Amino acid sequence: MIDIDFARPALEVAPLLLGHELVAIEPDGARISGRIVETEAYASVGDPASHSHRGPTPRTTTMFGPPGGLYVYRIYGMHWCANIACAPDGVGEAVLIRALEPLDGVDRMGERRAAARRPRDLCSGPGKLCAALAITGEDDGVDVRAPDSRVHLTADGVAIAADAAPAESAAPLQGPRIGITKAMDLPWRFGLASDSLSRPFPLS
DNA sequence: TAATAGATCATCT
DNA sequence: GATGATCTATTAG
Repeated sequence: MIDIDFARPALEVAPLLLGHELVAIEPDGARISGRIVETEAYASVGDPASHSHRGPTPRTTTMFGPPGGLYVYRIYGMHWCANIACAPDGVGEAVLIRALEPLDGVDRMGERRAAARRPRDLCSGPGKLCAALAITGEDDGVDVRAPDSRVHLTADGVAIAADAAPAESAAPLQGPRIGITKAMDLPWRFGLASDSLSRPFPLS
C-alpha cells in the first residue's frame, strides 16, 4: 500500500512521491522496479505548460480521471512518459515521473536500454524509465495504488541502498521544469540527491 | 564536457 | 500544418 493521498494538488504530491518505489510486473512475473528520485508537477489552471491547460481531450482522459491513475502518453513520436493523476476526479493535474534509481530487474532493464552504459543511465529520464520498465500506452489508466496493478507504487524502505539514507532526511532539491517552453519560471521540479537524475539541479 | 542535429508521429489548432 | 513534459550519436573545443 501507498500512504499518499493523490486527491490533492500535484504540486503537493510531487515531492511526497520521492523515495517511493515504482514497480512493473512482467508477463512472466519478473519484478522490475526503481526508486523515484525526480518528479515534476503539472497543474491545469495557471499552468500553460500542462497538457490539461486547455481542458480535457481524448489524450488527457486519464489525467482528468480519478486520482492514482497512470497517465501515459507518447512524446516526440517515439518515447513514452508516465505520470500519476492527482486532484479529485475531473480535475486535470498530474505528476510526471522523471527519473528512477534502479532497484529490481536491472539486467532486464539493460535488455531494453541497450544504449545505457552503466546502471545510472537506465532510468535517468522520463522516456528512459518507461523503456526500462516497459511502460506503454497499454498501461494508461491503471491504478498505481493497487498492488495487483501491472504498474504500481510501494511504500518507502524497500531495498533502498544504505548510502542513500542521508538524502532522505534532507529537503528535496527543487528547480524549474525540464523541456518546456512555457511557465518556465515555476520551480515545480523536485528531486533527491542521486546519480540517476535526468539532469543536475541548479545550485540554490 | 558541451553543443547540435536527427529521428518520427499523434495530437490539437 | 506546427508542435512537442525526449534520447542518442556525432561533432567540436
